[in-house]
Amino acid sequence: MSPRRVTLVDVAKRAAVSVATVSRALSGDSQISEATQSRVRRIADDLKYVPNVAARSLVLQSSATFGLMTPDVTDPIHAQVVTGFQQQAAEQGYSVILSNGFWDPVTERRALREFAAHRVAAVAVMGSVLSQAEVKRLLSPSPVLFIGSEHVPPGGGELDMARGCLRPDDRDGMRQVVDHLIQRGYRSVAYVSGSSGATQVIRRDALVAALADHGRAEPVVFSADDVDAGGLRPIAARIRQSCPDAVVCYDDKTALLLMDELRSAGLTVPRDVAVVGFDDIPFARISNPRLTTVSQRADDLGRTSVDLLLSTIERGRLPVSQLMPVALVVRETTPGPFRPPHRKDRRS
Amino acid sequence: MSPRRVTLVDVAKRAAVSVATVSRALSGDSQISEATQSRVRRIADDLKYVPNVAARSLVLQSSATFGLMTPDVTDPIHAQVVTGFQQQAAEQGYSVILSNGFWDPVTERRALREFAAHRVAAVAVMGSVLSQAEVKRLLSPSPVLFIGSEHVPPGGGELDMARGCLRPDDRDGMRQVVDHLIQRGYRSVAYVSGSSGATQVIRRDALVAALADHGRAEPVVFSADDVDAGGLRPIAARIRQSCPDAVVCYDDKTALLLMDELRSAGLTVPRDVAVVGFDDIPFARISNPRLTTVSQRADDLGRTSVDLLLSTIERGRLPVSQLMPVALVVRETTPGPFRPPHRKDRRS
DNA sequence: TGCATCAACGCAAACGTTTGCGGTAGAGTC
DNA sequence: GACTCTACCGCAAACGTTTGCGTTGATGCA
Repeated sequence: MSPRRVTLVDVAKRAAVSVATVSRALSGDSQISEATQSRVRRIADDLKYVPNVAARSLVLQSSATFGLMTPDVTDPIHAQVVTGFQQQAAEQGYSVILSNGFWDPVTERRALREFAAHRVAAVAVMGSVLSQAEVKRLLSPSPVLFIGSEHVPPGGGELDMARGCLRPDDRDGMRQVVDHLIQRGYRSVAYVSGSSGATQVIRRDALVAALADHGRAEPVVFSADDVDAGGLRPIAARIRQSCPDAVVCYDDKTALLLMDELRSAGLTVPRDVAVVGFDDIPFARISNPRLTTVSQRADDLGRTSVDLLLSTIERGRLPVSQLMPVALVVRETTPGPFRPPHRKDRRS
Repeated sequence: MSPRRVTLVDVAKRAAVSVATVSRALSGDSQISEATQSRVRRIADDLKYVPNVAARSLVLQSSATFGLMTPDVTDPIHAQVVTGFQQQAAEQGYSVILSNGFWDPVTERRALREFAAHRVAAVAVMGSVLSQAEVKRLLSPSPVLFIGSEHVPPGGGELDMARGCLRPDDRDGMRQVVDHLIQRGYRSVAYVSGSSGATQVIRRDALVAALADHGRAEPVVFSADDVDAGGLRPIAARIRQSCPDAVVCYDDKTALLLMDELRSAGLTVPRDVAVVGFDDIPFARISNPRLTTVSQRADDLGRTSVDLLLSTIERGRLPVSQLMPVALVVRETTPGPFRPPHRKDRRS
């Protein structure tokens, strides 16, 4: 069926040189004369020679491949990171094997073992239910970089800095959010998140801290069981009762979903309540009303991850941790508290 | 630095058998006794042996890996297909190498060559500026499956059925849209799309045909230069002038983006104009107003692609083409034309 | 005892690269 | 003409698997 693919031997025969020479010529080795180099290259092109990475990585003991595990590419913020990561990797001559972990330990372990089997040069993990230790153990000796705040040990604060973690500056983001909210005159704020994951806790703590810095009270905290499956509905109802001025969500997806539920509950944003997100996914820009949120340049995050991994590989050091800058984007969901002419009726 | 990874030889030594036996034992070969099989397996586990896929694919002449090229995973519909694809592939023991083509010929060719270098078992392409012929040539002899309508030759209609293409039933989708629109009493309809790509043309033709079936006139067609970069703004303005009852967009992203521009232009959906999308991305469900659209089960599309590829590999046949069923989801953007009590004023 | 049979396992080749080291031919030097 | 030197290039080992075929020892049967 398949007419056998063309190998170095074929090129060597055709060029009347040895395979060693062909290999060196194609890699631009200076101990091969310019003349033979170009001749070999031409012949390789003619024959449509494509190197076999399996053979190469067998002798090199590592492949020009990154493993990338994300909880779910369907999440827009993850998709952006993945895109940036893949793009930068490609530019540096690396392939990327993608796996979705789905927050399932079995799936995740399988994915990581898969990476190990491929002898990937390095791997990036964007969220996992496994412990950092287990992840590293499964992947050892490949370097691992944790992308995003999902891996910061609870309460650990900034202590993860030595562990190889690249994440947005949640603390600064929340500070900007609170500054903005206060400057616009909002008083009571609530916090809405899902029920699992470290990011939600980190951002909550950051919000609490930022509020405290301004001498404000702690926010009311709502956490939904399953955000994607209507878990925000009861929360919308409770928001309707407790009437906070503003609710900041742990990410844009939650914010957008919540806005939908608020609408169903008869509240209109931002008249009845302000909403703030985090991430600045593409749809935050065109939601109705358009969402005020914290932009974290997710594609840059992906690209920077590759750079970090690359320098780790080349210089043989452990991956260093790093915080990505973040910026508030003010849009329509936080115009300042609504002051109606005569009455303040929230029950539409 | 790295203490050399454990190989079959290590396991063999420890188990006091040959590498051949270890290999066979781990693969469950029946010519190895049950006793040694379990013993070898235990030792392999103890030693944390991880097979080297490079060595394996070198002798097997193909790796348990799929190549998946998408124009841009950032697009929600693509992300869904990718997720389904990766998930199903993993369940069948395959890895997937992901590449973004970005509609750039150079990037795309590099991605495909990368797949070829990896000796992938098969590849799926979700959109490309390259010709089908070139794609297949670059990948030969690996089977290629084209996912989505992006590869149907212009005007080719259903003639691509022999070429290995899995795509949603655009024609039926548009038929359902038109049925619904007419049943709700809409009369004049417009069509909005971007400026490049085959899907836009296919769906336009499908819309035209469906309208013709009902004896309706051709829709007014608007196509934007760069949908993502404000290209829809002038189109929103022209819609404001020409006042169609309903505008159907070639996909949800365009629809959502257009709704945003319509809002900026002072039109309110669906009072001033109805909007219909295509794809049913997650955000269509929670847009404000919620978008009427055609659902195409994108994750199933990805999963089915893997199944198709797998049967192609195993049975050695060419990939067959297939049409995925599609279903209209009626939401809030098409309630029927607005009949105001006394006047019909569209200029807010 | 002699022979065939059979289960269980080992030998070694092959897959396509990379690379250290050795070889060769031509030019230059005395 | 013998020598060294340099520029180019070839030999062959090694990377970790898989698998066809050969080998071994035990068992069955006459």
